[in-house]
Amino acid sequence: MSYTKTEENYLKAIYSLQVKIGKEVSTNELASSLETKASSVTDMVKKLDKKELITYEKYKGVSLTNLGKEIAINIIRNHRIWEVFLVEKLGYKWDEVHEIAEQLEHIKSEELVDRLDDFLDHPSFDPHGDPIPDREGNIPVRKEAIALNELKKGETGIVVGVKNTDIDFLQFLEEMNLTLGKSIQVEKIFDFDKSKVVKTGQQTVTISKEVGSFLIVEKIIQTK
Amino acid sequence: MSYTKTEENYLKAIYSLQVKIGKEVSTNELASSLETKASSVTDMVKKLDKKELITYEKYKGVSLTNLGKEIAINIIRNHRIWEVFLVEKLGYKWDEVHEIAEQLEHIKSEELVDRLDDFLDHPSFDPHGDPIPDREGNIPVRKEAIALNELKKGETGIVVGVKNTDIDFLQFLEEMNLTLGKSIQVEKIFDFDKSKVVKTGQQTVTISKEVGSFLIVEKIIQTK
DNA sequence: AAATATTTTTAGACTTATCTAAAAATTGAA
DNA sequence: TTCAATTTTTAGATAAGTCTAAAAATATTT
Repeated sequence: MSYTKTEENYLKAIYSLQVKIGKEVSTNELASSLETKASSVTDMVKKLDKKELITYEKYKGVSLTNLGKEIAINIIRNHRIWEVFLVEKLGYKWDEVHEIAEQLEHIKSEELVDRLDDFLDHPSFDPHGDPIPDREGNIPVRKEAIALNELKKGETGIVVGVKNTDIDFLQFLEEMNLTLGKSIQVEKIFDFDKSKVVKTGQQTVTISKEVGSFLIVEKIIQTK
Repeated sequence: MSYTKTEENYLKAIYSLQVKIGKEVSTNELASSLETKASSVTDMVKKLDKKELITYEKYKGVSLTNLGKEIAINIIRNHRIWEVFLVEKLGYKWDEVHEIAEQLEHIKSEELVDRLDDFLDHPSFDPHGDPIPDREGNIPVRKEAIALNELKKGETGIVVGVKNTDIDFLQFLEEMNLTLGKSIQVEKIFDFDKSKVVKTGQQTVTISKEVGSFLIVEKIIQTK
């Protein structure tokens, strides 16, 4: 099933307001968020309710169904991945990309955004620092910075610093593509020497326990 | 001024048919090309005529005004540049990209496509081999293959082959980014030894007369 | 050149998303 | 708890783009 741009924008707005205020979203709140009139909102929420994307009761506001939430999060995912592309690949400033991403987020193709996500090495946060949901709708949360060594198998962290500034070490990291902001996933830990196989983007590299102790990462937790 | 997706698709269809059949485009031809009904076409062409994007006379078909042609060519430019992106950067096959490019071509932002064009090193042809108009609407035409040396200052060629297959030479080309399909612009020719300063994408390199004689290019001519 | 076939246009209707203005329901204050 | 203020809904209209069915114009055939 596919939805109109307008429907998607309503779902996105309802999602954001719902997260912000934590209860049913009123007609007026939606109207002002979408810069439209309350009467237009009433019409549209009836339609979305009929499609089971939201639950709507007269005079009681709306909230998203599971399906509606899934769609809203997917649009937000599209938006933020496009923003990363615009900034990282096309050289836009982070404050110039919102408008264009508002358009690109509605392009109909799951595969396109997945490929773009690959191309961008699976970023966890957009250029504004907002979390990028994964394909399943899990939303990453930044945690306190820890050494890479503290990550367990399967966990993901984002490089936020180093504990060793030797030029050789920094050049090594550059070489391995383990630079600031990069997302690293631990694929395997060897028991005998605690060295690790980690993945950044397409690359898979093995790093020693020593390197792992010098790399500071923010552990990413995916939450529903 | 900005146009709706539908208006843009009409202009694009009229342009293609006009190029193909060389005279006024009839209502039925347009209807079948756009997979819609003749009555819908009549309505829309009246509207486009009123906006001075086409000239329309009852029962006589339509043709594009200069403005309409400009817009049509611009949409085609967008489409083909996005196709290059999808194939070269996201790894799509050339026969998988049309649908998505049909959506992306309508994104409203001149700057976006210009930046994308930079990012892709100003391709002259899309993955199907169709020419990509430049920002002014000039359309490149492939000419017979010649040696790079035969290009004059300011002219552009696309690398289609080499006359020397020494591994050293090929590695040199790889290094200089002068690989198959790359577009090369001659910036300067030194009289005394006929060496050339050429540009590929962001890079500017100097190559000797000898290298220039081994590189086979198709000269690109921009035509209105 | 008249009759027939084809193409094109018109008329009227439908859908989506919007609006204004008025009516109805809810909320909050005295 | 009743009356006023606010919010929400309804009713009816508008614009873009589409459709069907019928009328009008053009093209083709004999």
